[in-house]
Amino acid sequence: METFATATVMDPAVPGFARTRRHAAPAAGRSRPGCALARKLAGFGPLDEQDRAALEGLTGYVRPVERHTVLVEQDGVADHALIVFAGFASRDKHRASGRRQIVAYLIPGDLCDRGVLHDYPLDHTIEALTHCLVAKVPRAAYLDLLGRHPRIALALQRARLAEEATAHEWVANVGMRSGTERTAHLLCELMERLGMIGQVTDGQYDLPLTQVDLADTLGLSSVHLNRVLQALRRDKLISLREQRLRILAPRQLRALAEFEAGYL
Amino acid sequence: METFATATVMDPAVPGFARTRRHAAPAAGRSRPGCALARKLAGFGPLDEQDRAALEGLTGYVRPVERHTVLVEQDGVADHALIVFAGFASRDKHRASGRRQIVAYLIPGDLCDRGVLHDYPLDHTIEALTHCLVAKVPRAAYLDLLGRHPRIALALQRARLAEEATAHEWVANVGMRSGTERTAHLLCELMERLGMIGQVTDGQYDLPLTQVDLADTLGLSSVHLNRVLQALRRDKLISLREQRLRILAPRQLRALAEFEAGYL
DNA sequence: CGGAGAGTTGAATCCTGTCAATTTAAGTGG
DNA sequence: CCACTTAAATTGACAGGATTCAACTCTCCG
Repeated sequence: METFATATVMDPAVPGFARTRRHAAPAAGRSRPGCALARKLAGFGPLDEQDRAALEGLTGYVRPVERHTVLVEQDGVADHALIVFAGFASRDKHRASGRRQIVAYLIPGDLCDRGVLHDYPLDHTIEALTHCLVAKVPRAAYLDLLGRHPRIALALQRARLAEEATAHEWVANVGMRSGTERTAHLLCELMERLGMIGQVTDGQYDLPLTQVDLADTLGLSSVHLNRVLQALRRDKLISLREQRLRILAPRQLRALAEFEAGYL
Repeated sequence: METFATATVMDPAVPGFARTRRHAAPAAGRSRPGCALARKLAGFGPLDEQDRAALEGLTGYVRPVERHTVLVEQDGVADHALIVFAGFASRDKHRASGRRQIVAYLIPGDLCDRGVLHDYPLDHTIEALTHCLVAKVPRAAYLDLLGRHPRIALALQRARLAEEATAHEWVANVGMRSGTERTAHLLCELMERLGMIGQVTDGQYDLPLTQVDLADTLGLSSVHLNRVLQALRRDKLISLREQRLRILAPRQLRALAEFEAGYL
């Protein structure tokens, strides 16, 4: 959980990346743009300098997108791989009633290459939950990358396993935990995942999601989620203001959620 | 949805495969043991005769297991691939309180090759929900199969995509559907999946699960699930007795669940 | 100053869980 | 063949978590 003190993702110097929300979140604990993917993959398997250089080369495809942008349409077959470099995106399912369920988060370093590897249409939408920096890598370039860098390909395979495990964990989370436990579990998971890309410092991290987003993730109403968060604050387990989450009692929070990081 | 009228899986002639539950379920609509996997894979990509023969060869590894048998231990790294030939198995997560959540079903033709392909420990248990016929294929033999039969490997890849999509669908199911809708959705999904392996006839299929199993799948209490089933019966959407489910009003059931088969 | 979005609060409702008891059907052993 | 046991399904009553509807605050922004 080392911290990098270089130029941050949210740095106003990065063109086209003005803050969406009102509050000025502190810039602590973030790493430079191209870093998240490399850091994450390094956690799944060793990378050499050439691998890292290749990943760095992907930054050429990066572009900023606004919040609520639909990155991949449902039923569409994308001809490019989508890599998130900064911000939060999500895989959503929608009902006729308008109700929404977020079934996965894409945080920096996460990607979707379904359309490229297999040409299967997606059964959900991928949407930017915050202002994001995303790379759309053309099929040819992406396949070339995998072909030339087997270590990267291997690490990506393992990352995919972690994604599957996460999906299963989410089923269990909404299926057998109470609202409070569920919320605690998600916060623990995010700490773990963000930690892997160096975006956690002192048990704190930026959580740029609205309560509606969180509620749609956890299968709760936003009203109820709000009360759950208040309870967690009241019990001194977390503090959350201005998009910044601080885990005050990691041990107890994990115990409450029965969180086991093994699946990540 | 063609039907095969050959020797059935439940056939008493198959050694070690006595019925677990009390009721003698009708034998209609089932196919012969080795067939499910081939049928399923054929749905994901073309197979030739040699491929089918190779799959048929796996039946040598098949053995019967009793209900409640733990097929793969949590945290264990299996040195074999697990293929279900008959019966229902499940991936379960357990809490300290004893509460259980089923995060996936393994029906005939489904398999788990995690331990073989990557040697990652499992974050859940695989358990036989009914008496089953399963094959434990040694790593070497399994890898050899994949190596010699690229069509099979490809079809398995696509089957894996469907599994991922199913996991996401389950998150959405427990997250944003009511108990009744959830249950309807699961029944629709099972009809679809069992249909792909020829185990649905006239909108009927065997559902050898207890209400506790179903409840643990859907994140409901068994008491409530029981009432949900009664409501579905009362509304003439389904009939369910003696392990046999009949979908009386497919259209309405699908509408109720907002079921879209696309993800499978 | 007004509007929009996010967060917060209150009250009433109801879906769902828990506890407990009962019924039903199967399997067992005398 | 019949008590006895056990697992599964069913029912009733009650409590409680979660949703819904609404109003209200707060901040940022045009």
